[in-house]
Amino acid sequence: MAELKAPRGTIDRFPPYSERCEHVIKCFVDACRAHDYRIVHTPTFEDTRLFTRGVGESTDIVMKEMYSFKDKKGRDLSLRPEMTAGVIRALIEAGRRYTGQIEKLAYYGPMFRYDRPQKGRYREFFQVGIEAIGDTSPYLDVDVILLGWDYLLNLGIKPDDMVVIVNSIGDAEDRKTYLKILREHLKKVEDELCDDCKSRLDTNTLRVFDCKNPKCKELVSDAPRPLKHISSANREHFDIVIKMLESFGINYRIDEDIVRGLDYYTHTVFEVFPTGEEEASQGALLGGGRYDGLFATLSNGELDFPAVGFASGVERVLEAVDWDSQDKKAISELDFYVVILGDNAKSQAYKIVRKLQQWGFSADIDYRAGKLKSQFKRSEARNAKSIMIIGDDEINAGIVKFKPSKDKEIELSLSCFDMENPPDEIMSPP
RNA sequence: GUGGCUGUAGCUCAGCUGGUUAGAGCGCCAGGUUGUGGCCCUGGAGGCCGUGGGUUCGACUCCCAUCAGCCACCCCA
Repeated sequence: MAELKAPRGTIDRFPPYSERCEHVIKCFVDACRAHDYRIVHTPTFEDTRLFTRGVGESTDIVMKEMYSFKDKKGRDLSLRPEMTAGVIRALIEAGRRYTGQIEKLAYYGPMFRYDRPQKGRYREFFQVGIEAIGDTSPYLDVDVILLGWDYLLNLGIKPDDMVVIVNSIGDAEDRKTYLKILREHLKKVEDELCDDCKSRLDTNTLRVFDCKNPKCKELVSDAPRPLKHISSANREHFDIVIKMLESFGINYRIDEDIVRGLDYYTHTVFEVFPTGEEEASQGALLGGGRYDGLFATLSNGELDFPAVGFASGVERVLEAVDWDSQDKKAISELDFYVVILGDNAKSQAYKIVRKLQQWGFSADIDYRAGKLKSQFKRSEARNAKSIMIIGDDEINAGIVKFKPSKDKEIELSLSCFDMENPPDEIMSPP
């Protein structure tokens, strides 16, 4: 066993896994293109204060999951645990001013959280996500949800196999009044709550709704819910979101208990689950919501733009995809495997490989040569679509032998050594 | 961060209550077949039994530590 190992919670990605990851990202990018969201890149590490202020001091992410370090000049930096705060910071820093246009941005890349690893949960993981900035319209919330939906559809996940769980937690004002009501309610039963919930009461009150402790569940079950205490304007916003989801035939369910653990969320919050797996701990395919106050928080109130977005964990989504049906799109295929017989065929064979590559095909050649049988076996291992055979006989005759893999009976002789363009036979094999 | 399960060949796993040279299937390589792949037969390579310490005449097996993976929490993607 090697003494040098990948650090805990990190993974090496080899084919075909690596290609499946790329495919998930590609399906995401395709959906972004359809909705006109364009790619943004921001640094993988940022000033630590960006996250303590943006994500929230009392969140688990900031309290115990950040990879924080000092650089050689003593600057406090952290590997990004999520990307929303970074994107907003970048926009503020770029001095963007919005004159009514909407900024629609998409991203993908590695994120870092010092969490205890499990399946679908890594310390370095890939996330894809979007941010739609500059409009309070509920239709933009819907656009964000639909983009996420389309991305999952692109991966071959059936509409009936997914469900959007939605809720609204209102704006900052709603939240302040609601939290007061909720705390008052919980104070009455404080002694009976579990230790976690007792500490949550003051720091992250909303999270009591997520407690799995049966006693807490019971006590919390008749607590007031945020959705019932938001302003009528905000309720109307939420109703439009619901109405639109309904009109598009999206599978959805309102769940008044979902609240999101990052401080910046406001109004609409949502998660998408595989149907029937809404309780699974790492089961959410994506999660997001509105964060209308984040600009103000990160710009000391100088700028104040509304925004909405989602993020999705690539390794988790990967688990929900039916790869038997997707692999032919995901895994890169080799068009030609060139088999050679005898050392003196190598240089001539390589000329054919070059031609194939320049004609736009993928082609590999087995320089180890050796027995035909071994070379054929290697071509199978690589799943090559066709085989070219080049030996002394072929060179003398000025031809190559061409065999499509799927029918071993077929063998054509092609004289393509001097051809400028690919012969018809390989463009449309028999 | 808390609690629990696991760690033997590239992969999936056997290895009984401690006892000689640690096994199987699949895969890989070679030969049967020195120019034609999926089958078959034969042979071969490959393990400090996760790592370090301890108990013992003797440890893959028991104890401790450590590392890693997984599960349930916590939380999130």
